[in-house]
Amino acid sequence: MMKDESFFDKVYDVVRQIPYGKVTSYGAIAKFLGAARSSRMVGWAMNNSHTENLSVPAHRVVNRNGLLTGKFHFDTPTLMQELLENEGHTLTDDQIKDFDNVFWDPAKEIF
DNA sequence: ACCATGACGTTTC
DNA sequence: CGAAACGCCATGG
Repeated sequence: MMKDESFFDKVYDVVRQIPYGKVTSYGAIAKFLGAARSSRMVGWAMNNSHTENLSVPAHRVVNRNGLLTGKFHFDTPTLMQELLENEGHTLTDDQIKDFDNVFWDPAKEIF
């Protein structure tokens, strides 16, 4: 707050465009924003997103391994997994199965 | 300007 | 294969 949330705003915008049944990684978003090494900022933006009253499908954003690293940041540690399973994903030990197949690259889909 | 934080990523041991 | 260290960079104090 008290700022335009420049970086965060971009992150939210990208995450909101993630189609149903698709997922992406923090690094991919960061790269799309022009800051490939700011992957941590993306995750941080997610953390801030749940603090704000924003509608950001953070459950569709996982780390580069397809692992639900941030599941503990949701209301419940199982919420993220259930949301993904609800979208047709298969979770294996907090990791998305066929991650490459459901991976959504903003740099490719968004022009 | 400096230090601390962080839902990552890569490399190294 | 698993854990730890380092790097990287934006935001807050």
